[in-house]
Amino acid sequence: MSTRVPQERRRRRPTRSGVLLSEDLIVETALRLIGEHGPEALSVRRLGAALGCDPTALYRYFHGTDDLVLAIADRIIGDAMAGFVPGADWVVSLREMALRVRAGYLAHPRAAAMAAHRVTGRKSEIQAVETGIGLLLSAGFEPAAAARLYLAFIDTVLSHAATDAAFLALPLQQRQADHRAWSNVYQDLDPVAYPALTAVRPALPGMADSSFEEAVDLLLEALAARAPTR
Amino acid sequence: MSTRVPQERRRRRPTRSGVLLSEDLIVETALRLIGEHGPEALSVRRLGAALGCDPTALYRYFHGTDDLVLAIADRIIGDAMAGFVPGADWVVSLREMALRVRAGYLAHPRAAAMAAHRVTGRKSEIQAVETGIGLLLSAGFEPAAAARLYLAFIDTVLSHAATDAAFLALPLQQRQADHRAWSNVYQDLDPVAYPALTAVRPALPGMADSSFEEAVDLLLEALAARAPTR
DNA sequence: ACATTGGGTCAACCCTGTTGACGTAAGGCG
DNA sequence: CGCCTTACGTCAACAGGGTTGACCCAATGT
Repeated sequence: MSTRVPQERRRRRPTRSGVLLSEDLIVETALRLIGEHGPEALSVRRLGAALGCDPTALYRYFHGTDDLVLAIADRIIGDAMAGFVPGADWVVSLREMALRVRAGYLAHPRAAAMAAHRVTGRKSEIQAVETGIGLLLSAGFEPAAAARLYLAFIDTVLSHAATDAAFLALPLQQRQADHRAWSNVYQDLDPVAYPALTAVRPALPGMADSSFEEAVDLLLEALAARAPTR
Repeated sequence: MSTRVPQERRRRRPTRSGVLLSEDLIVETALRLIGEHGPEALSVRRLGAALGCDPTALYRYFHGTDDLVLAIADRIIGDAMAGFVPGADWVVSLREMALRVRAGYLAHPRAAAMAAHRVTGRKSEIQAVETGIGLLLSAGFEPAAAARLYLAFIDTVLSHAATDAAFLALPLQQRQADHRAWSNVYQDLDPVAYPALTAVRPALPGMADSSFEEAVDLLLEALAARAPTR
């Protein structure tokens, strides 16, 4: 059966329960499933049940689970970047890209946690890469450097966003436990054995907060310092 | 059956094939399995087969897969930071910390991918934080800044390492698909619609490689630029 | 030597992704 | 209008996964 997935579908007919399937509907239902019942709620069988169709009908739309995950990831990217237009200042524009991507991930933390590390090779991702590399080219970087630095930038943004999303995807209990670790464990340390931690102790409770913006700003500072033109 | 896991075991007896089980032996065998036959080789059943025991015997030692993974992760952290002593140059030392953490993760990608986003609050982690913040204090940063910047640094390192590990943890097929995405999809784009991508096209196949070191170097450049003292 | 019980084994359950065969109805075409 | 093709929804089946409860033997403390 080789699971060919044609792009135009003319012959679709309602499922047993009357639903008209479509790639968009499947992706949206998957996002809803994950958002409501956690990442482990996403399985071909459960998705089929939620859609009111036979699980294997999904193979007419996606080559397999992996293909579906990539579609979900691309959807998140697309939603996050919708309506974004780069401005005159490339540093400001890259910063907004970073914040948008992170916001998109945080909007679907559980889906992001499973899709964040993939290369979708789909429409929304291609558009985002085009935009980002274009910004670095406009900053005067050589093509090879622009590609390399964009990769470092976007990987950092995506990795950080994935970490934040993964944290949000944790059960409330474990999240609180992480906060408590910084508040309790790190407050009761032997000053002799841990002089540095003792010196910065008042700042430690904030360690549970995200460092996303600080990291992005540091990275953009370094990029600006390396840029041929301002 | 509640899978109680006692700490002292006095009554163990050899398995059917003559092996004496132990927590250490199980963790080591799991790491060996992953190293030899790829990340997807780790399953309770396969691990049992590799140990020459019934798969369910492992439940006498770990509450479940998750518990086993945490035990593995603990071992990885300890191994990665073993013997590390910070040197005189704080930039060089932070860089080595970053590389060590990443190397530890990459050595056991699947375990790292499953446990990367958790806060252990244990001895090794505390020691690492102490070392890192101490390095930033020695660079002349104020305590509050040192804590904040260390967090940005280590979060970036851990996130990136987790991303790289997650990629290695993918089944071979999906990894190759990611490579192909950069080699194929991004090579056949409309030059009018995607001018930036067209301009950097020769550099695109390298996009599948890790940007870890580039990102760390950029971050360290920014930190050095902000440091009160050289 | 005996009673206790830790721990290795086995069978079973329900989950998962994926496949190949099957049939029905939708759409193109005469 | 009605036939023919075939897209696509359905079904049954397979291999593999984690996990559980019952079983029972032997290692240990007395």
